[in-house]
Amino acid sequence: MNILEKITQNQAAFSKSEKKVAEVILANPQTAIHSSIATLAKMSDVSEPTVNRFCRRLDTKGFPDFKLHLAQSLANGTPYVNRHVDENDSPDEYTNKIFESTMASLEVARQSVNVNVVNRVVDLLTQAQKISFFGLGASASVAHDALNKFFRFNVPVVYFEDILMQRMSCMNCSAGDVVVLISHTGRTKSLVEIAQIARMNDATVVGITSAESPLAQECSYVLSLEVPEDTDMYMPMASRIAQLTLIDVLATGFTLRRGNKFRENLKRVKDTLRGSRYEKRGD
Amino acid sequence: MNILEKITQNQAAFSKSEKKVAEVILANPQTAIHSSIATLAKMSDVSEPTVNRFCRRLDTKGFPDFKLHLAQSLANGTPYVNRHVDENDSPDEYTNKIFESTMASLEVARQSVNVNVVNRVVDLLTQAQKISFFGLGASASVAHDALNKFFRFNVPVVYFEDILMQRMSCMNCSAGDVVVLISHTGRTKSLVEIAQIARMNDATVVGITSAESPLAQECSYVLSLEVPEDTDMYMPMASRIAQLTLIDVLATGFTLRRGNKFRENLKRVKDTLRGSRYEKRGD
DNA sequence: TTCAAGTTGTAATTTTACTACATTTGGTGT
DNA sequence: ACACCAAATGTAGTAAAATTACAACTTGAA
Repeated sequence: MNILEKITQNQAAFSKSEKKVAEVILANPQTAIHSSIATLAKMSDVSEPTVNRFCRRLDTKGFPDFKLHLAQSLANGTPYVNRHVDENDSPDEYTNKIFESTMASLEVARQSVNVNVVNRVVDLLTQAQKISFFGLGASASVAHDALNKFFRFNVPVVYFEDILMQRMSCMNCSAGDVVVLISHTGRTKSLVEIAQIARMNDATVVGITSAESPLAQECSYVLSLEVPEDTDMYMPMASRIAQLTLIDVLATGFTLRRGNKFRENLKRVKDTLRGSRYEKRGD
Repeated sequence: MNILEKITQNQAAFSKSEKKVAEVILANPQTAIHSSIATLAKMSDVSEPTVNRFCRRLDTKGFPDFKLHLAQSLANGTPYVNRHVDENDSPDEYTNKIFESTMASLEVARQSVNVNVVNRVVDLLTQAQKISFFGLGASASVAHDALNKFFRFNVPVVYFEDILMQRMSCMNCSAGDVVVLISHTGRTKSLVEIAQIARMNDATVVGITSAESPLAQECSYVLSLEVPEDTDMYMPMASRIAQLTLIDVLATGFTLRRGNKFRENLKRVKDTLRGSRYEKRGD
């Protein structure tokens, strides 16, 4: 944990002299890491052992160790924190906040991914007779994106926005078909029903959804992503991004499993797009 | 500059004993920052002054200062690097690589966003009579997502996948309409044509695309995102994510500009979804 | 071979951090 | 209000760590 934050938080628990030290350090941490314990003591107007005791209170071995921690905190430069957008934010502020909290969410999501399930699902997908991607609302565009990716793989892949089409498609499923259902909450009724229908028709159902949700319970495999969602905004933001990244992971796993020849095929698909594009100068 | 890299680069310029020190430090920098000069000297099988000289050669004031620099380098650890997926990667490896390179790309994208243009575009969007989002291929799902977001704002918003529908829709544009075109490369012919059609019909055209591309040249405003794309994979990955995040930024700017009452309205829109969902236990 | 420049080590010195103990402060109960 | 105790702080001495000065060794060119 960041030692600067730690100082700020524990500030109340410090003694009078320790508070002085904390103040001086927080006011100018850059100076602090380049000072000896004597200089810092003088700056804080306390004795050297007080500074030493201050360091130990923060669970460091002593002053040099404390400086090391401090140096690391400063280097980190507040990595990516989930800072919420505020009403009075300037465009510059909300732009940075959104990018940063998206990155922070991806970090959290990354840690929550169960790699074993990813591997198993990639297995399934490579062997599937037909792959379907369904999602509703904000997750529809994620399914749409998945279609785009897997379509390039030259495998039978299906995507519908329409609930009835989704249902009908699942009715026609058979063993060997994989249905991937995407929903952040996992509580959308119609999607849960679709999971049931697909399973009744022997399809394997993969859920990209919240763990232990009603949808998750109907799935054969669940890829759950723990994403802290900014509920102030009333719309999904980070969860979609995490879902998309997971789709990227699955797609990548798919191509890796299929091997070299398959990737050459991908390149061919991409080359066919060339006719629809303006050439880049110098190509 | 990162001192670890500096050690690696200068390695040739070091003397025999200094190389020993460099080796030991590079092999286990975590240990190094927690060792005294004596221990490190013993580990490297050299004398203490040699270690000290080594530190000075790297433009530090001495051993303690060197440790500080080292600690900072380790903390920095180049947070998220764009590491390419390798053929022999395990599921664990490629999952982490993809998440990390996505985060790295977002960081690059964040720095390349022109906030002034963002602000101007938010202006335009809030005043628009009608907003259209068009993209093709991988960018179609981004446009789809934008539809989803802006639809909640209760503004006239349009999205088509079909090229002909896109063209017809642009034919019917008039002053006050905003057309947002999404394309990573900015070289897709039909999208460039759509930009021209929209502009001919007095619409304002915003491009979320590569700077100085043919598409960018046809746009009234360009939101360019510099995203390092992994060309090995032959499919767009990070660029979509950056585009989506930018859409989030625009949507957020939109709601902020519209003020408090508007956000209450958003909440109402969200609440109407409740009927279609299973309640969360404890709600 | 010899000398000089560069490299490395030894030992002394200085700086820095830490410990043990003494003093002070502030609060509590009588 | 006073005595007493515990916590907090400082002083002075000690140990450890880093640095310096200098001596010894290596290496390569004349």
